Amino acid sequence: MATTAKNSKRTATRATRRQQLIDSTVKCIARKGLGSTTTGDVAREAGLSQGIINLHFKSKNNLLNETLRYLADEYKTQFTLAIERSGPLASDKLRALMALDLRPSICDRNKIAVWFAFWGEVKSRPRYREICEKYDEYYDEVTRSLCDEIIAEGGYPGVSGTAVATVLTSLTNGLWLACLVNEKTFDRKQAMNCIDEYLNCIFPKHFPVRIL
Amino acid sequence: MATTAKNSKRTATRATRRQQLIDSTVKCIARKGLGSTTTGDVAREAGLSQGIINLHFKSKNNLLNETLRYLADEYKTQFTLAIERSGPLASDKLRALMALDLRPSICDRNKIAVWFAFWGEVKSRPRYREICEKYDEYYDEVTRSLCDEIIAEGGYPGVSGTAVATVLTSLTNGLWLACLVNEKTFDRKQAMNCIDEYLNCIFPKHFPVRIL
DNA sequence: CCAAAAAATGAATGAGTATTCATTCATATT
DNA sequence: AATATGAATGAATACTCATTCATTTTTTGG
Repeated sequence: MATTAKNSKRTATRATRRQQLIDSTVKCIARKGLGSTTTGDVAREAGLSQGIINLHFKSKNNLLNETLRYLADEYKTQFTLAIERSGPLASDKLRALMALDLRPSICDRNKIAVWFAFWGEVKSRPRYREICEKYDEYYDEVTRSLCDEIIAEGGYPGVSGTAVATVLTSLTNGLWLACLVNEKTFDRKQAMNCIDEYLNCIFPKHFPVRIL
Repeated sequence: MATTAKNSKRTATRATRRQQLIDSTVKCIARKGLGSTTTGDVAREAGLSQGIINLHFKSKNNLLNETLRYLADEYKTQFTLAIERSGPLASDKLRALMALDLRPSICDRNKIAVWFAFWGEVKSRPRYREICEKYDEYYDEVTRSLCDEIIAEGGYPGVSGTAVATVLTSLTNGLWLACLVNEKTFDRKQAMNCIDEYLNCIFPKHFPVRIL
């Protein structure tokens, strides 16, 4: 009864417990930062005991790796879904991907803080890079081929799909940073405007000015 | 005699010693990450003893704050210099600022790693934000007014200087992240191409296609 | 050259933290 | 009801690290 509503059990399946601990880790990193998150914090956040992290993850390091992997997987699910649910045109899909990154559930200051916490350690912990590598390559490939498709439809001489894809990815990451840092003066709506202005500028035929 | 150059003395002025320790801190963060940098590491890097950090900075926290402040100051110096040395036109100045961010001495993986290390902790340590706030406001203001000036020179109906400035700032930060993360496949030259493509797209009259 | 001040040292301290493991306890099985 | 299983506990352990401070080294000013 003392535990969560859904299960009255005090023992959960291994998968459930692991997920619960990963969720707690994300919360702790968002609140306290990666550097100040201790295994004790995570266990307390989950309402469990000291040793639970090592029981389920062997080490704190491993917990952090698995947490990053989970975040990457979670994002990929949304990414795939966004494309599936979008219109059939390449421009529909590209716009859907951009809107995805600025959706409240993803462009959320807590979640962004966690991503940047990992990125902030990526040089000294190459494992973090390895975990995200395959995902990033996939996103780049999808974005690039959508841009190439739009360019192939004509009207954009001299525009490189690769360069546009790089700009879109980097711009999105930079706008996330702006949302993270400039909490009071910048938000995801302004960020979406920036993206739309860029799309209109680079692919005017596919992204005409939006009347407000 | 006491304050000159390399000095034969084994004790340095307070300012010299502080700077030496800040330099060591930057190196350690670049190599080991913010989370794994200890006061002992910094002292060893500087070739000095254990207690030296507390002697000169009172606390590790204070050392980190001062290190961030130094980085921010150092960047501002370059920023001001880049504008001074550029051509007289607003477009010259804007291009100079963009080139500044992708200059080898600034778009250096070690230095970028340090910036992202601090940004990765910014939500849980608001002091980091406070230290950079005034600088960032100044850069935004300068960039925005340069864009406004270019727009005022005519030919860009419906373009917002504020939005372009935000895109440029965010794009630069995102490109830094790309340089940090994708060490093998991305570099500052590709980043500069992205910036130039964007400038050409948004302000074609001021930034015509560059023949290579 | 000497005494006082300042700078630097580095061993000692103690707070904090990841990890271990003997034990408890809920549940499933017989 | 008795037994087995393995999830969970939490006190104990081993270790790291920021900070302190008594002592040594160096500089300064008379």
